[in-house]
Amino acid sequence: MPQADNGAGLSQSLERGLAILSAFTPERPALGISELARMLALTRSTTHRYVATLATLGYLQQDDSTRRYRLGPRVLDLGFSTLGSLELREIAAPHLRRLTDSTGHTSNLAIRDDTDVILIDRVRGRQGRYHHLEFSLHVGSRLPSYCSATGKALLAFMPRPELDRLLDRIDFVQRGPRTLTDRAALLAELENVRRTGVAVNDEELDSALRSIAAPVRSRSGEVVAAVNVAIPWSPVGMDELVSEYGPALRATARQIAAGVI
Amino acid sequence: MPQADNGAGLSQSLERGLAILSAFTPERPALGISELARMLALTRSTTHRYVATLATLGYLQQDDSTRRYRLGPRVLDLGFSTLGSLELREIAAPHLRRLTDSTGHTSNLAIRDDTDVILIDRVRGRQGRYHHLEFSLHVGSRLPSYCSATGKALLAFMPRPELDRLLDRIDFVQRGPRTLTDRAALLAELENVRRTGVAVNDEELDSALRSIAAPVRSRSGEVVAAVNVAIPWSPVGMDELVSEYGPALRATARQIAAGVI
DNA sequence: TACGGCGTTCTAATATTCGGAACATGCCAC
DNA sequence: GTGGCATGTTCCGAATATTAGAACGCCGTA
Repeated sequence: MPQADNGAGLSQSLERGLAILSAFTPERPALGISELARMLALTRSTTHRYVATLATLGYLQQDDSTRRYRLGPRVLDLGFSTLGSLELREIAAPHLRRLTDSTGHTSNLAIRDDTDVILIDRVRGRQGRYHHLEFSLHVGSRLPSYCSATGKALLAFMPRPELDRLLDRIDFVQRGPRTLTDRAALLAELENVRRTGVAVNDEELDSALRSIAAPVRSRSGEVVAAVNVAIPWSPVGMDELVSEYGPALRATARQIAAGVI
Repeated sequence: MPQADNGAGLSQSLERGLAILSAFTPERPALGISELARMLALTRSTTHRYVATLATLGYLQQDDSTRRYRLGPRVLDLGFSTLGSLELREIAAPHLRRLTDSTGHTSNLAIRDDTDVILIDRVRGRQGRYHHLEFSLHVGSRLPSYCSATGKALLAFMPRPELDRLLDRIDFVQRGPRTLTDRAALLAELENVRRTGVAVNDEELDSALRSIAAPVRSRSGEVVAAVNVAIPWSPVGMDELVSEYGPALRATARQIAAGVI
């Protein structure tokens, strides 16, 4: 059966094997061969061969009783060698901690991956309030950039043509009471970010969730990351919070940038 | 060129592709095609095809200036969906936090992967002392089980034949001033663990590093994880520390076990 | 200018992978 | 019980996806 060409000379087996690994999520932590085969439109025998390979390498584990498979510990190694490879993270760590110590609030370091941001470091503040979403965030979490402070800080300084192509791919979904749900509103907001050097998230991702972020620049001036502090809800206006936390954030971002080789 | 059979019907391409991903470490975060090809004894063209596949899928990123490759953000997703899939981690989280709050010390939840333990959750205590190794540990870290408290807690209750096979694979390296450097000493120590229900690490992994751990059992009675607290060095004797922290650890382990479905 | 190394592309040959068929097992309804 | 259905697993011939060599363009250095 001649198969459609994948495009350029890509490895079908590798692609399929990784698709199998990606099929496991916290919501579906255990999957059987037939289940996987249906999901990926493969035959059971082919699926079994990939799964057997992944299992012998330690990337999957078979449950003795149900005969289904789940992710194995080897997969963790992959993820954490990624984190360890990010020198930015090491440079930023002490500055993040200082930011949290001085403000009392949770701070994060985030990078952009296409239309998302990914938290690559996180220092939890005193767990005063208990915001469900905030609490569930952890290193490795993905958030849409259009409705997060770090995301806006990362988008604001992109070259315009690249930004336009990226915005085309964004699906503006209302996630909080004040989410910016169209491109024009986001663009206007990004203009504010460029003017003030600080990005805010005022209940755009979830209600009662606010945050302020600043971009981190590399030696060459490119924005490579963003730092933020999450601010528990209070009746204080956003402008006031920006005056209160903005300087510390900009300072932290500057200090991190100074350490980047 | 007929190639040696890998064993059973395993997927060569998948195996090689994953070997490429594994070749990236925090020490060697960026690798070129030729470099990878030499490491894995492959031709450059074959290596390139795998790398191109991994790059288009987002698992690798190419550095524009050096043309070398580094791990991409997609790899993080894999690792963290593993963590998210561990329901044990979610169950244990609040109990770990309580343990750290009440003792003031860093606590960990660990599972075993063959001869290693892997930290799957970690709550940092007040950073009073600054122990270099302790500080560098994080979720995802691997430690040898023979010289860690969690490791001994996890080994102690293994069925004897399985334990014997595992011990054969252990290389007893002196890592701290009191490392148990032979099998007999470790076996004797595991007997203590079974008797007291608590495992200790008294400068066996590194100097000035002590820790106490307790095993966590599943519904069926099997030991599936271990909790520990790291204890900053003090002139107090280990026995005294066990009396001080042992009950809280056993209680925490019991509470976690009670939550396991 | 010649050289060696690099990442990359192309291609013919074939080893590796594919998928249908068949087996053993466990589960459920009847 | 018993038949049916779904599962994980194994086998094997067919052929596709993969392989490795050669060649390209590029970049440094000698």
